[in-house]
Amino acid sequence: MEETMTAAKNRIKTFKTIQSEVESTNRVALSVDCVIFGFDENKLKVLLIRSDLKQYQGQWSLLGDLVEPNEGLDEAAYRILKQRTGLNDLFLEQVHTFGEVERHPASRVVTVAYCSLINIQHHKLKILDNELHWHDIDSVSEMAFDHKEIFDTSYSQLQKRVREHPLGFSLLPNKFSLRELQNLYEAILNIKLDRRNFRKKFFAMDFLIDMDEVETDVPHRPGRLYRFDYAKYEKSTKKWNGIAF
Amino acid sequence: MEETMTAAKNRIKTFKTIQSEVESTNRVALSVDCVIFGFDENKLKVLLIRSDLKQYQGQWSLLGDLVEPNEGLDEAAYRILKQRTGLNDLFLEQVHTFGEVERHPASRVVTVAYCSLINIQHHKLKILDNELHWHDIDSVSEMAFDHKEIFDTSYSQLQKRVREHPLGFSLLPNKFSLRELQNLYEAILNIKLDRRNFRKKFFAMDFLIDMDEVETDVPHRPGRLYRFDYAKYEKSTKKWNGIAF
DNA sequence: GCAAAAGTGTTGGAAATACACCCATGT
DNA sequence: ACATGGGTGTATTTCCAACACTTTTGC
Repeated sequence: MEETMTAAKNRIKTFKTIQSEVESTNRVALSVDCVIFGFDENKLKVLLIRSDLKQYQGQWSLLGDLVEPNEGLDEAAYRILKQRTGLNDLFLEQVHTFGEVERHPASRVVTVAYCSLINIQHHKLKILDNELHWHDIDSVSEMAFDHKEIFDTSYSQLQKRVREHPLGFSLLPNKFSLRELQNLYEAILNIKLDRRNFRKKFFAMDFLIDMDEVETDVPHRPGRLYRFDYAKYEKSTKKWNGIAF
Repeated sequence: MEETMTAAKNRIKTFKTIQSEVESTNRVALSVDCVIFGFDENKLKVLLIRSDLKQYQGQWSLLGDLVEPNEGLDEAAYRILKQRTGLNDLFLEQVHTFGEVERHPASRVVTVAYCSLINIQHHKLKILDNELHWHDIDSVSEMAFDHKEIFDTSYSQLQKRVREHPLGFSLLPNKFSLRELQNLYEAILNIKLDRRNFRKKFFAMDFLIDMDEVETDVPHRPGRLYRFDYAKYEKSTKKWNGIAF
């Protein structure tokens, strides 16, 4: 009993103790890497940049940067996106943190991956040289660092989340046809869907607002245009309580 | 064009550049916090310890520690769990990383949350003084640091994951009755389930192996005992391709 | 015999699937 | 006129939700 109390006492730490622990050797560099998905020409794309590290010269990498000392993680992710794409009104979500000791060749760098979806047409890139490029999802192979693993994890998570939340609409124009919507889902999930059942499902959800407009410049019968009713979606509170694996 | 190439050239960095960037000011302390869930007396529990920081004396906190310089994140999480509970044959998964600038009062500390499920009966704790304690899930309120937020996030994720993956079985004895299984799901999801439909669902999944044994020491008709067929589950490849939100 | 939980089936509604034809438009 | 995708309906099946009684065991 006495020993227990002594042990307990010894475990109590003051600021000073923590600070000295923290300021000793236990510090790592922290970065954020953004996996930015876009959609164009009926294909899902990811935005990559040429690696800025000599060792990986010529290879593609994610958009990343070190986190500033007085900057939160989300904040850092938004800053990096803004710096690279010029935009900040977008969906951004933490995916996973990668912290293998040897993942960065120059130093211990732990990185927090964030995932973002942007509409390529709305969000024209500020930098358009060959340093920054939209890649087809299925053409992504070798990448710098462990960025391929980060990309794979992010893509899997995107596929999972897009089935459960209305994320996809941020990749489309404000007004879109059901064909575009279906193409998007087919591209992200990499599956074929029955057109009639797809329509039925989305109409049944009742979150599509008919814009009473039709497509233009299509070489066939134009489809009606819709927008997603985010307000109505936010108010809806249906959650699934099933168990299935 | 010439400017573009110059810009590109300037962006290429050697190890040395990176190292100097990293070794300057851009370093943070990194910790891992473990949210350890257990199940006992038909209640879901979480393992907490008294805060070791003077400012939070008396408050409960998660099991955490700084990540060592030559230690991966997963590795650190397993080490901490082993140190605190004496065990290592358990399920452990990264949940989320919390990096608000002011989340730790003494210094900038970014923490990676991990979530774990253990069978309280199988995994007796090594330390049993009042520093370490199993709390009922619904009695968790104020906690040190931002640990309440970390706990909430982990608990939500647990609820989500337990519906999609057979995690719950690690909280039960190897042989369990369907009543125990249902109690577990009801405790984790905090809902009531229809007993007959619950049985139907699990028998239909066909992952339960009938042990041809029955409960003992129950003051009523004993139920049959089952174990989960992990091998069969691993081989099964049904995945849901629905879209619903 | 009584308390307590085990064990068991049916039915109706909702949602998912599979499937085929006519329509509107641009060329 | 024809090529292209737009737009629609139905039958079938599968899954889920609701619901009540009999059986077994310990006490």
